[in-house]
Amino acid sequence: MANEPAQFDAPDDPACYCRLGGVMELLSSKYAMQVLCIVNATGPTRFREIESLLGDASTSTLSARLDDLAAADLLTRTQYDGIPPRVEYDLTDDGRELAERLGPVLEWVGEREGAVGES
Amino acid sequence: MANEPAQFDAPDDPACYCRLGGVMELLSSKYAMQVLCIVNATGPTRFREIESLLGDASTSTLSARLDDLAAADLLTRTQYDGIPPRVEYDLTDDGRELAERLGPVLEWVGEREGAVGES
DNA sequence: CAGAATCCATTCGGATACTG
DNA sequence: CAGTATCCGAATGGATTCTG
Repeated sequence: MANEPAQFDAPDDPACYCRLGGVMELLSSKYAMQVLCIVNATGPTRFREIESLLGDASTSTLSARLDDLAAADLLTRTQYDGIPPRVEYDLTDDGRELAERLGPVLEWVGEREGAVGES
Repeated sequence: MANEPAQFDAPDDPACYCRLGGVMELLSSKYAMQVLCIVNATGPTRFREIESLLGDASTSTLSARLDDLAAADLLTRTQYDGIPPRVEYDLTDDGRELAERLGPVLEWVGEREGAVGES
């Protein structure tokens, strides 16, 4: 079983991995995939919480990313008026489906980094 | 069961989705994820084949991406001398593991685009 | 065929300062 | 707290040309 080919249901038409439209470019922008997975892990999440988890993202970049993800209907933005202001981001159904598929990718990346970069 | 939370084994520490090092930036560069999935679907693949599947990638960009992926030990590059020259790219074990996790993501993106953008 | 090299427009993302 | 607005340097990716 060590030499069995991949067991997942990959389509045999490789062309399905091309021509994927603007969503791939969105996912390729900085922190996009991380944001989706973070919100999936924490549920409704506030701006500062995401920012502090990412650690090194500037407010302008994170703000842009959240806008992009909301515009793509992957995130919702809910504003609770009051002092102090409070805004929560959550996943749409589409966003959750995507985040669930991204999870294994980021987790694998994290394990690989952790296993290699032990300096 | 429609209201059950995500069933995959997401770690409950959202911080694991941050600090992922350079691999995420590589995946965020243009065509990187597609290339991995294409090669996973087709097996050892030649430069022009990848190029023609992608359709709109310039040779310089694709070349850079293949270099990056090989440098990250996700792809191998095998050169068969002769006329005409022939080079094949294939996945390393790490590359295959990653590609298998990326497959569902790209497939979902493809279905979503196809289902929505029918104009 | 498979690229390397060069040049360049565009974009992206970070820093900073300011608003409600 | 949760951003927006502005500015700017770095990096990216495309077009083109040339090579083995």
